[in-house]
Amino acid sequence: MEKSLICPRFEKAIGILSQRWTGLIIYQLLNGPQRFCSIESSIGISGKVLSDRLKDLENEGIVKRNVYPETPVRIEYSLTEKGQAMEPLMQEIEKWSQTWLEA
Amino acid sequence: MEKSLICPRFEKAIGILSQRWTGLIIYQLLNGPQRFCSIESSIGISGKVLSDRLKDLENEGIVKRNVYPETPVRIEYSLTEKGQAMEPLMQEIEKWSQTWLEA
DNA sequence: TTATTAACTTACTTTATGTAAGTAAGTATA
DNA sequence: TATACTTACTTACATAAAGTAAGTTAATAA
Repeated sequence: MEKSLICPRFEKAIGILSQRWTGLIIYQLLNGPQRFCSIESSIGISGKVLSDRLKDLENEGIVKRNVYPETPVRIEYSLTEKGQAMEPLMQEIEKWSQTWLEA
Repeated sequence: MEKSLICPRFEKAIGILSQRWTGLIIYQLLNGPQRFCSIESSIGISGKVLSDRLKDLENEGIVKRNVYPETPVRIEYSLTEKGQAMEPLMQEIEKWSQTWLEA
């Protein structure tokens, strides 16, 4: 039968969002730059997977890793412009969830 | 450290969307009701996982299963109102992907 | 020299997904 | 009557992804 009439860019975007945790990580970073352990505890992800996801998101150009050589070293993750541009999308998810899901 | 200041409804919505394939299934059904094998071939999902996802989405009230007792029996899956309500959200994903991803 | 701290890694277990073959129900055909 | 046909699933088994907990690294402070 016919295969993928779906726009490959849309498919890619969905692929990013449908990976476990990426949505929550991006949502969390919309509040501003955050450190590894802060993201870890706020969304309940394991360190191993967070490490993987941050690398993926950095490769996608969605997240940026900033190193501050203090003592101890401080590393902050923040959204790039590309990542910030997901805000309206997140707002739509929020809107849908407010309307259609129960508390 | 502090845990989940995130709205549970938002978290649930993200949970649905971040399950592999659900986004594409919903997106596909925005084109109108479709049969099992049609969804299967259009997005390239395995029958087993499609079967699981459709059950989940039915339980969530996002997808409806309609049986037409013809020969052979025809079964169509369509979006409920709750499912249709995801259209703006999908449009935002599309918009983001058009702006920020390369072809 | 030892301790401290955050940011990871690694080894291992559990869960999710993929593959391919098989089953069920309801006809139609030989 | 028996066999085949079609779609919509299931099942058994293999591979990949995610979770857990302990360990490593790097920079400096005590």
